[in-house]
Amino acid sequence: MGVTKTEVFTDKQNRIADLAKALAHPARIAIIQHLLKEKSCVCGDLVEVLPLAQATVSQHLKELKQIGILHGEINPPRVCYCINETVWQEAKAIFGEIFETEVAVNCCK
Amino acid sequence: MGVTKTEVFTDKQNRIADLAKALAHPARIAIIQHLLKEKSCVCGDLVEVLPLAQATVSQHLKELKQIGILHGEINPPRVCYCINETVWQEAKAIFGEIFETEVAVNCCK
DNA sequence: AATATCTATCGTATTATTGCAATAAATAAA
DNA sequence: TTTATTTATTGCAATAATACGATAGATATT
Repeated sequence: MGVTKTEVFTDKQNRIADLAKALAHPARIAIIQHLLKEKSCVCGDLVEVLPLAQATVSQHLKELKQIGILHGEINPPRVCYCINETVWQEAKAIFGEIFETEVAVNCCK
Repeated sequence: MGVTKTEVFTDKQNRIADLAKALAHPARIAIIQHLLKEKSCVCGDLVEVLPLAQATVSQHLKELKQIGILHGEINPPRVCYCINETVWQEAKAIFGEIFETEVAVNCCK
């Protein structure tokens, strides 16, 4: 087994989980924080900022790109990675919805 | 090597990633949604709601408990699982901080 | 005491993730 | 054309995560 049973959950539950998974690594958090705050978005800059090998950074960027949080713009010989505003707003809304839910009163209270 | 290099990132970056990891599975999203909305919080109810084996549900509950999002209250012979308001608010704040950051204007715009 | 109920844990199989060296690919510069 | 620069990909090793049957543990019930 070792594989998530995605088919038994709703599309939304799977989407939330996928977005969360994209954020579930400190390197990817660092990448996002950098792209949110700094003007520089060139891949090489990120490799310098992060204490990881170039191949590893490239892989994390690929994952963030795959989920849609980032998009890459080729600017030879460099590649510029940026936050995809559309997906970012989607993630903001989806997490916002969960966290704004008032916690139900149940048997523990 | 298959192990995250946590020591090269800040405590906060690691904490965000850990919280995100806890949300990075549709079953755990379903558990949280259930506990947020329903009054029932007994482990057995969750096992009935989720299309997963009892052992698997118990394991997901353990992870959510470990990160602090849930706490379990033994009520023999049942166990009542509830959202830990403190950690929930921490997560809300931590994700809120990221998503409220205005996206920097960079070379892609 | 024996039985039933509920939950946690163990063991195991399978797949996913992380990390990096090496290398390829693509373009700019010489 | 040759070389340098930048990024992606491949291949590999090691660890983590997912899932579930089987079983153990704890408490109620009979």
